[in-house]
Amino acid sequence: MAVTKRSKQRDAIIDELCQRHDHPTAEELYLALKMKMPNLSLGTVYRNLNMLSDDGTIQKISVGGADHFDGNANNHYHMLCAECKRLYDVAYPVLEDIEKNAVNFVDGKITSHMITFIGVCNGCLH
Amino acid sequence: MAVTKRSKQRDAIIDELCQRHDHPTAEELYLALKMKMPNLSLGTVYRNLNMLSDDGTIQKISVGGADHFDGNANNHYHMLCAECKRLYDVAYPVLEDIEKNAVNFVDGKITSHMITFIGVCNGCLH
DNA sequence: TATAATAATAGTAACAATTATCGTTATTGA
DNA sequence: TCAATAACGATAATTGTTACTATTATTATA
Repeated sequence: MAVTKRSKQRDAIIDELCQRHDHPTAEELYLALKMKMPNLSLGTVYRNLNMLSDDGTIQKISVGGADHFDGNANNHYHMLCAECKRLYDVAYPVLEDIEKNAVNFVDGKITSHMITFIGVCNGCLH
Repeated sequence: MAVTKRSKQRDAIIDELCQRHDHPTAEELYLALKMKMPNLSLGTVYRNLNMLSDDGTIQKISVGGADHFDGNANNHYHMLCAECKRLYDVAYPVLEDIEKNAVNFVDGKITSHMITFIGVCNGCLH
C-alpha cells in the first residue's frame, strides 16, 4: 500500500536516513532509532523502508547480505568494501548516455541503471 | 575452504551453469541437476557455487531476492527485468577506464565494478 | 471539537534464502 | 591398497524479511 497518513515513526526513519551518509541496513537503522523510540518495531522499519523505496523517496541497494538503504534518491554510484561490506557513495559523474546506448544490447526497455565499484576502503587497508 | 579435490557434483554444476545462458539461482540449478543426480543436495549446490565464485571461476550476482550465478567469469554487464526478475546479459562494451577514473572519487582501492540496467524485458512488455 | 474510517503500529509468527553441522562416502597422494 | 581428508547428503540452525492481528494514531468531515 502507498503512503497516505503520516506517522512519527516514518518521519523519524526518513530523518535518520537522510542525516547519516553511510548506507544502513534496516536493522542498523532500527537499532539507532530504538534509542529515541524504545518501542519501535523492526517490522515497522522494514515496512516503511519498502514503501519509501517503492515511491522513489529513498533507494534500496542489494549487494549480497542485508539490503542497504540510501536517503539520497538521485541516481549516483556506490562502492562496496569487500572487507567490511560497508557501502560508500561515489561522486563519479552520472553516465548520462549509458541507458540510451545500452538499448542496442537489450531486448526490452531500460528504465535505470546502477554502478557499483568493489574494492577495499581506506579503513580496511590500514 | 578452497577447491582441492574434484567431485562429480561440482563438475556437473559447472557444466550446467556454463551451458545455460540464463542466470539461475542456486535452487534453479539444483532442480535442473536433481533430474540427472537424484540424490544431489541443495547444500552441495550452495557450497560449490560459493567456492567457485570465491575462486573467480563463476560470478555471483545480488539484485534482491535469491542470488543469481553466471558461468561467464569475464566482466560484463546485466539487465534485471523489474517484472519477472530475470537477469539478462548485456553485451555493452566494458568501460575500460571507469575504475581508474573512479579512484578520484573513492577513499580506498578499486578492484572491479559492475553495471546493472533495470528495465522490462520483451517477454514482459507484450 | 468530536467522531468515524482506516492507515499505521507493536509484537510475534511465518517464511525464504543461506549456512553450519555431522556422520558417511569419494578422491587422491603416498 | 590404504590413510588422510575433501566433499557429500541430510537436516538443523541462522539470517533477513514479510505477513498477521489486535491495538493505536491520524485525518477528513460533521
